Amino acid sequence: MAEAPAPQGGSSLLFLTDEQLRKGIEAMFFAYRGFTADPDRILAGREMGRAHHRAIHFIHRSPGTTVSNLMALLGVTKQSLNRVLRALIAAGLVEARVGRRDRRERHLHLTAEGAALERELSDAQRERMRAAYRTAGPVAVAGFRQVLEAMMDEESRRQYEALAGKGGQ
Amino acid sequence: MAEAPAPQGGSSLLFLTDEQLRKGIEAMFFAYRGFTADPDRILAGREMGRAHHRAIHFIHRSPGTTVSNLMALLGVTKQSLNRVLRALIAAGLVEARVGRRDRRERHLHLTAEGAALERELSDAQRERMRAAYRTAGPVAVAGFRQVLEAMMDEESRRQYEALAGKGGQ
DNA sequence: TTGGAATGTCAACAACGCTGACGTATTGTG
DNA sequence: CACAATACGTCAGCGTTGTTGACATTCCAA
Repeated sequence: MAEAPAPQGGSSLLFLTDEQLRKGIEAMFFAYRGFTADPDRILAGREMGRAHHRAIHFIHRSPGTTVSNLMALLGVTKQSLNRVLRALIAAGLVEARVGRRDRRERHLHLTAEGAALERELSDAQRERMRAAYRTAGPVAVAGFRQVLEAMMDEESRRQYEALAGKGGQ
Repeated sequence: MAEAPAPQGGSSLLFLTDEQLRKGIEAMFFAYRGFTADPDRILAGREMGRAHHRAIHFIHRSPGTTVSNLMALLGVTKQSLNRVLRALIAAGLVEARVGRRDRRERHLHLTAEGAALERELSDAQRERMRAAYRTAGPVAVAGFRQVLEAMMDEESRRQYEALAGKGGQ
């Protein structure tokens, strides 16, 4: 299983061996740990966690988004999200404005203080990402994104692309 | 911020813009969700979760590993790991053998049943990874791994490389 | 007016991290 | 041998983040 010589030359499929796949799996595990380490550290002192970071990120990304939208994006229940939003609102980081056309909806916005925290968090995360990108180079980065996109569920890919469309590209 | 024209030509650093970095961050978020979705689904019925999967994975990967080793690899406390190991041992999936040279150590092994579950879990995860790899192609896969490795903490990278060395290449 | 959609809230629970403290073998060292 | 250190297990308590289920409110729309 490890001493197989080499298959047919040409368009080698060696990158699809179980061994290569396993390495990819382990790389995802270890890399994701690094990916979340910096924001986790920052939020630890504020009695908040990863869920708050995610909510802040996507509210920043789509100001005025509704609770339902955010729920779908984060893939959690309204009860779970509500707990997080309540904390963010209580802390003065997020504001929920009643919808004008549909007054049942709550449109979510970051306050100045919330935007400041968002910047602190994303600066840290972007800095790590930037270092990784710079080390790996533009060709590697293109491949990185291709594989990640192919790994997503249909639904996630739709959401990802909808977001990507908004911010440029 | 979005309407910046283009910097100097040549070795363009456009892949290091905040916009590109943000896309990478969001891609990691959505992809990791897909990455863990299949094992999560399988384990949901067995009153187990992601932590059990990780323990099973690394015990399979390094049979005979000790509790301390596993603790360092997973980056959790012994209390947290102990809870998971107790469940796995009670379920007959893992066996803890007293060390021969050092009888304080417990060497962890999968039972036949544990190995069967490991196969079920990793088959599902590998299948998704294989599909993503096939879609993206070998060049993209190389870049994918390069960026992930650059994203890891020092300590994680050491562990990742130690593991990679064991299984070939 | 009535049904349904959007939201909020209470209660209960589970998974999985953490700290702190203590106990028990076992091993290595002075 | 005495003692310190190591490896492991366990109890107790706590925090974050996810889940269901049930129920209330508000409001749009047919």
